[in-house]
Amino acid sequence: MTVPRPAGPGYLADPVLRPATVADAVFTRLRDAVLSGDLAPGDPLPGERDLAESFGVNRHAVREALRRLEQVRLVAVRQGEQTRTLDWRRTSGLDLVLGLVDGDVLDTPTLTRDMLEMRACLGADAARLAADRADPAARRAVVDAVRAYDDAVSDIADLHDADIAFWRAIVEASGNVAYLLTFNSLVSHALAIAPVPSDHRADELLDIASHRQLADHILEGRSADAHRVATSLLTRSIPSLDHHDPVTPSAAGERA
Amino acid sequence: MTVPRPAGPGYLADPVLRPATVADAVFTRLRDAVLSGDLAPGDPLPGERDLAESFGVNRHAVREALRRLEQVRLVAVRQGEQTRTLDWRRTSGLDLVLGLVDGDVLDTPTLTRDMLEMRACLGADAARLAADRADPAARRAVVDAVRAYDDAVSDIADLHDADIAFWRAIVEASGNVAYLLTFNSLVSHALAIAPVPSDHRADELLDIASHRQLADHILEGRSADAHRVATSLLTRSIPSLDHHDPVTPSAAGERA
DNA sequence: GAATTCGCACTGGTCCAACCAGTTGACCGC
DNA sequence: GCGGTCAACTGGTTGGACCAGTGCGAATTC
Repeated sequence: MTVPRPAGPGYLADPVLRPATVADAVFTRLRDAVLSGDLAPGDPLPGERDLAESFGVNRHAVREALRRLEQVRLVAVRQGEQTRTLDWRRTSGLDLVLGLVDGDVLDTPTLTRDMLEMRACLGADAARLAADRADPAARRAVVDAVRAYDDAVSDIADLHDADIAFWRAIVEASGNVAYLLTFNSLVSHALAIAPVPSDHRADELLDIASHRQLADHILEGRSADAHRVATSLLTRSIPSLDHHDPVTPSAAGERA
Repeated sequence: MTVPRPAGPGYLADPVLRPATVADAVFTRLRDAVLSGDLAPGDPLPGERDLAESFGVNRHAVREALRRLEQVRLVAVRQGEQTRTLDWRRTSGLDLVLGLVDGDVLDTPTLTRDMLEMRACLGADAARLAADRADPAARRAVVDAVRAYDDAVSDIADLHDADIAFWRAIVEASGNVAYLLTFNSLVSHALAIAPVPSDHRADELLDIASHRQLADHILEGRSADAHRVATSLLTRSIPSLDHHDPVTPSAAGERA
């Protein structure tokens, strides 16, 4: 009995997709078990030896998977004790969603909307900070990026890349490392959903005038204007979701 | 020759700190080598066998460390090829900073300021969203949390915990999973710096009136007011840093 | 001589089989 | 009943063997 090999983790940017390994398969299976609730927070996992046997793989493969689960804070491992499941809503970080297809195991049809909202919030603040305190070289990098934007209008894919480069320049100029790292996670996840840019997204990408305006505001230090234009650009793509209530019918009331 | 065992990863919330393992030590060493620039982006790492020998540990321990490095996107591993160093500024996520003491290897004395800025940005937006669209139960949870706040004023540690619980309720109410996950990372990192709350932080924590106001705005759906009060609360703790320029003398200009 | 092909020498991936080191709880003696 | 002891878990570590891709150089072919 061998564990089926799912598609490898898609979060590696440059290289060709790495073929899935045995440890990847175990990781995916266990991660989904935690995220789907099959393993409730606090529940102990089977021992490494048991998992290895039931998956039909070597114990080391299981251990490597558990290491990764521990790294994203889905489980807690301590020698002598049983490995326990953690509550990802209270412990995990944003990187958890990488390698997840939207609407897959995580019961969040809103996940894409959530990340777009976050992008808008951080992007606007980064633009403000960049206008406020970026050093001259960083400001020039933003202007250069918006210039490169022009050469990409012909192809939608190029435009997408240029857009990412543009915002990266802004986030870099903001001097906020936390924003930069979170931006990376957002971009990595975006790769999974990039092939389906909506009309709203096209509206944003094709508004070259606003992009140039924004770069100019940053260059000249007009932080309030930069914030305003950035917000205007970044909020267009956010789907409304029609006030779609959470999936859980009435579970929310039980946490009084 | 045995690798020295550093303090274990401090990002596990509840349990007692796990004693550092051999793989932890290797992970820390390699991570620091990447973050400090000893291993430049694109550089190949020594082979697993070489690393195992030079660290005086078994190859399996090295592999577990490499798995974790791959998980935080500091290296790229592919069978047959050499393991290569990635550019963390372009690939890593926010979880990278967990387990890092501020000013340690990451040349970012601004890291704490950055995370406080992010907290302010996300917290304010979460408050706005919560006032806009939270379901009744979630609004009540916010009010309950601010009530529990009263009982904690006597002890500064309790107050700190109550504050976290209060903001968690708001982030939960916002219905944005991305905010929730990022909040977790911020809180986890805060654990490392919690023992040194500044005067500004105390100003924020002791302003019970504003907290109660904020909860009321959310309860009544006044999103603009909620955003304003939240911003006011969350921006007090942000150190100014006296426009401290980046450490790199003039390297920023070279990326034109 | 240049292009192709083959094959060895790497790289990481997987497995087996032990044994070490903490934790727990049942058992036995006081 | 209380306390110590030991056995039976748990994960942690090791060694060694072999599988499976990659790349580069040498041998072959045109």
